[in-house]
This record gives sequence, C-alpha cells and structure tokens, in this order.
Amino acid sequence: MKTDKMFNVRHSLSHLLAAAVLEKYPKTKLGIGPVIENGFYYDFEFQEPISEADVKVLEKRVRELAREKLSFSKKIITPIQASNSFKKEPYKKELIAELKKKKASISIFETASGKGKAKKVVFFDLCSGPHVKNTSEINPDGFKLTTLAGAYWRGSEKNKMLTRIYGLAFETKKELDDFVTMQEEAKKRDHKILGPQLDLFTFSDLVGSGLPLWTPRGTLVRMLLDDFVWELREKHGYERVEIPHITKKDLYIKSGHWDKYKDDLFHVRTREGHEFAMKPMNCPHHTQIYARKQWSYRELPQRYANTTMCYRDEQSGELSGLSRVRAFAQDDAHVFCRMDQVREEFLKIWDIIHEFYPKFGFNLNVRLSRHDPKHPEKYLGDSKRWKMAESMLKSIADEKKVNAIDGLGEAAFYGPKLDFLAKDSLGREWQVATIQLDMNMPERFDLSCVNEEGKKEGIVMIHAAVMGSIERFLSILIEHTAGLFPFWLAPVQVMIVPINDVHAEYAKALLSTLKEASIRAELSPANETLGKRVREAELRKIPLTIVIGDKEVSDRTVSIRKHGNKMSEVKSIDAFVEDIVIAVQEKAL
RNA sequence: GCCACCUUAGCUCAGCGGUAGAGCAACGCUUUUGUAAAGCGUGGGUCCUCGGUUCAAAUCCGAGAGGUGGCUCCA
Repeated sequence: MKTDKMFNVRHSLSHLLAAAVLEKYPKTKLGIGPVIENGFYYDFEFQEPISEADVKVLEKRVRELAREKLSFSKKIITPIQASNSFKKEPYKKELIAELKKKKASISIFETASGKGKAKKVVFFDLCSGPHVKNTSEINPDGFKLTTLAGAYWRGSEKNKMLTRIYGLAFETKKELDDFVTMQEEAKKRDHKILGPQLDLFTFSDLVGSGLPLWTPRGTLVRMLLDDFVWELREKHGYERVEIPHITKKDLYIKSGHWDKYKDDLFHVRTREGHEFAMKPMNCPHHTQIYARKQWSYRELPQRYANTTMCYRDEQSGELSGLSRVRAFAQDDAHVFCRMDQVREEFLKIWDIIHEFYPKFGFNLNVRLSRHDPKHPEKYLGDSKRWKMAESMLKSIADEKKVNAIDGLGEAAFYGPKLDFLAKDSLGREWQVATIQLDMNMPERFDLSCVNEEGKKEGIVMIHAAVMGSIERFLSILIEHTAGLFPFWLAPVQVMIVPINDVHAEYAKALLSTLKEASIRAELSPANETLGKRVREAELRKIPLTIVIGDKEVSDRTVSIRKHGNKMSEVKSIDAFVEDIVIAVQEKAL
C-alpha cells in the first residue's frame, strides 16, 4: 500500500531529522517526531535558538543521510535499559515512565550504517514504528523541511515551548512540487490579500487588530448575503429583533457564560462602577425578549432572527484576517418552542441551509457534535438529557438520509449541534452553518409557556446560524471563488468599456439602462488603451466586461466578455439586460 | 498569551553603518484604441514607534505596536 509506505518514509525522515539535529547540536533534547498529513515534524529543545538558514543546512544533511542506505531496526528493551539509554533526555524519560505505568512494551528504533560486525548505530529513538527497512526506500528529492514553529510539549500551554521543525514528504519530487504549487495557489486566493485588493475591507492600527473595517463594496456584499439569508428565513416565519451590544454581567452569570468565558469578554465599567460586558453572543439577550410576557403554547414557536455584531477578546496570537476576529457579525436566530416542535424547526433550518449554500457552489457535509461523557464538567445539565437530545438530532440527520460525521466532544456547553461543513474549490473543509438544541439555557432563564392543561411548561431553544459569522463566511467565500463572486453578489457586476470617445454616449446610455435594472455597472473612460481597461476589469474580478465599438453602436448590441474568457458574445441590449436580470433573480452561479 | 520570522512611497519590492531607489499606481500633457499593461513628464517617504550604541542608524541592540506561520484557545 502506497499510503503505508509513505507513512514509513515520513516517520523515518523525522528520525533522520532528529539524527541530523543531534549531530550538529549535541546538547539538544528530543521531543517527539510523528507523521502528519503530507509530511512529518519533530519537536526539539535547542540550547540556542536556530534560524531558517540552519534549517536549510539540516535539510541538506538529512538528504545526505537518506542517501547513505542506513538501516532501521526495532529492538524491544527493558524499562531499565530504557532509563539508561535516555538518561539525558527528559522528555523521553517522561514517555518511558508512562509506558512503564501502562505496562506497555518499550521499543526503540536504531538507525545504522553497515551490516553485521561493521554495523554502526548512528541514531536511536524511543519508538513503536513502523519504519522503512532501509533509507534507500526514501526518495531524497521527495522531501523538504518547511517551517520552524513553536509548539508546547504535549500540546499544553502549561508546558515548555519546544521548537518544531516541519517537513513535507512525498514519493516523488513531482508530487512534492505539485503540493507546493497547490499551496502557492491557495496563497494567491488568500482572503487577507484578495480582500483589501478587491477593496472589500481594511484594518487600521489605530482601531486595533482583529477589528475589520468594511468599505462600501464590502458592506454591499455583506448586505446582499444577509438579505439572502433573511429572504430564506422570512418564508419560514422568522421575525427580526434587535438588541444592544452590551449588557450587565448578571445576564451572563445567569446564562452560565460568565463562569466559562469571563476572560474572553470585553469588559465595560460605567462611571458609577457597574460592570458591563460587550456581548460575545446573542442567545442570552434573545431569551429576555422571549421572557417579556407569558406565552400560550398556541403562540409557539417564537422565531427571532438578528444579524448583529459580537465581540470577543481573542488572544492576539490567534487573530487572522477575517477568519478569527474580535468583532464579527453573526446571522443569528433563536427559536423558542416546545420539545415536540424541535424536529420540524430543525428541518426548516436544514432547508434554509440547503437553499443557501448551493448558490455559491459549496457542497455540505453534516457533523453531529456530541458532548464528551468523560468530561461532564465541560457541560451544563445531566448526561441523560444530553443523550436524549443527541439521539433526536441523530434521527433528524437519518430522516434527511445523511450520514453525519460523529463529532465527539464538539458540542456547545449547553447542547448538541448539527454542524454543516462546506467543501471549497481547493477541497478544504470549513465549518459554516450550525443548528443547536439547547435545553439548559431556557431552564436557567425559566422560559416557559402555558400548555393545553393551563399549566406552566418549560420550553427549549434552538440556535440557528446560516453563515455563522459573515466575516468568516466571506473569508471562505473569497478563497473558494478566488474573489470572483457569483454574478448576483459581485460588488461591480458589469464594466462598460467604450473603445473611443465616439462611443461614449452609447456607453452612458447603456450605463443608465443597467442602473435602472438595478445592475451594478461602471464605465471605463477611453483615455487608456482597450487592452489595459480589459485587464483592469479582469484583475478586479468583474464578472462581465462590455466592449462598445462602431459595430455595437450601429447594431444596438453589446459585446460581452465573461471573466476569464477570451471569446466574447454579442447580444442585443434588451436581450442582455433581460438575461442578467434573470441571472440575478435566480442567483445563478 | 507562547515560539519563530517580518514591517522602506498607495501596492510589490531593492538598498543592510556614510542621511533613500525601481516597477506599477496617482497626477499633468500627448495618444482615441476591437478584448490582460501606450509614451513623456511631475509629485509623493519622521525607512512602523520609542529608547540605546556610534562622529554617523533605514541598516546594529532593546522595548512596544502591527502582520505572517505554528502552538494553545474558539460559546
């Protein structure tokens, strides 16, 4: 099997890297060096900092080692031998102690040159394998060391930070090059670069990191997206609500958020010394809209939709473009209903999500995000209630004939979720929409209705976000489309390019015709060459470029160039306008 | 927050101890064009900020801010 072979190759390369490191920096302490997707890494505690240039030297040495036809062999050793062999390796000793505790067998892998009596061990590492038998199985040109990064020992921020060296490894140089090319392609689509380039959003050092500012074009796109979600929600009986962006801390003490997230809130103190917080989510506010009056069961469900900003004090090192910000808009909605209405409400939101995502060319996968019974302290409410809620969500996924991915431990602290994962044009998966069932928060806020028997009955709430956050959704959409939005969403849909000033009048008339039809068009004046103006429209990712010359003026037609297409199509003005108006109505891709 | 690296004109970058340069963009003039870069000219910089070393700092050192890639976190 090819994959197994690559596992062994990657794993063995991580050992060779460690060998090269010890050879050059003998005092280095070894962490671990596992295989990962597309390659491997190894964690080290260097005695002195190393640089990218040092990594290049190490890469060269690893390549030499790979060419030396070194053998890999496994050896089972006793705990005492293990302690002796790794005397100077504190991290290995920690691992050995754990193996001892578990009474697991301890093995090492020796990397050696020569055979029989001439055999010389150049490196050995605590390892259960597997590995290649000989480094001749490794293609020395199929790998490269890529990045230098910090990583906590055993992934805990309480531990020491080690230095991690990442490597890529493939069977052939071509596969490696293709992968690197693919990464470069992804980089070209990076929303952090494309967004400002297409003039959608910007950041300001004075405003602060993680706080995106939206330009007119970007704001237009946000509005169009939000309007689309609203259009879908309205059909299903949602009503809009609005809430302030701060609250007394009492709200979050009651909801349970204070305990769990108080460090992640932006705190606000009034002049009188009262403690407020910027809202990091909307559910607690929305519960108080529901709680304004007594409800008859006949009036349920109550469905509240609200696109609104949330604020979270994220760690500075975590911020990244629009994917992780400190202020973001959620297209949030909460349904307050009785338990026996949950199924139908879930199905409605499911439909909304499945009407929304195909309009961008996304395919969706579904994940059932469950609680982790091993960590009850992470969740509100008892395990029995959780299991019931989870089985309900499972049956909804089953009814939709979807094989949901199992997301153990992925639940929110108040309830299980059905999460939707969108696959983008580069094959990457992103969590986007979510439907969450919450039996805990309504209880905490004592939300109820009066039932058929005239008695007070507790209700449940459903959290339903279609885009999740507009910022995050846009970051995904920009990279998915490389900035070339579907026609209905493009901030500028049509660029009109008259060949020379003689055609200006006709072009202006066309511009106003398009504006009357609510098409977003711009006119490019004839003081640059045609080629340059076409190029600018292409770079701005404008879906349609209309070239107007003598032929078009005399025939009352337009010559239409679709983005990325060299060939143009000629249509009458009326036919053109009709076609694009329909394309907008249908949100055609 | 932690580790590494980065920050020079609007953008992309060169310069790396002797007080700033290119291409593109902008502006002006010329050009009036058939589908991805016309020509000439002009303006534009507290070289991220604050300290330090030095006769001299964009360049070396320290701190801070912002960014990138990881780690941790993510309601």
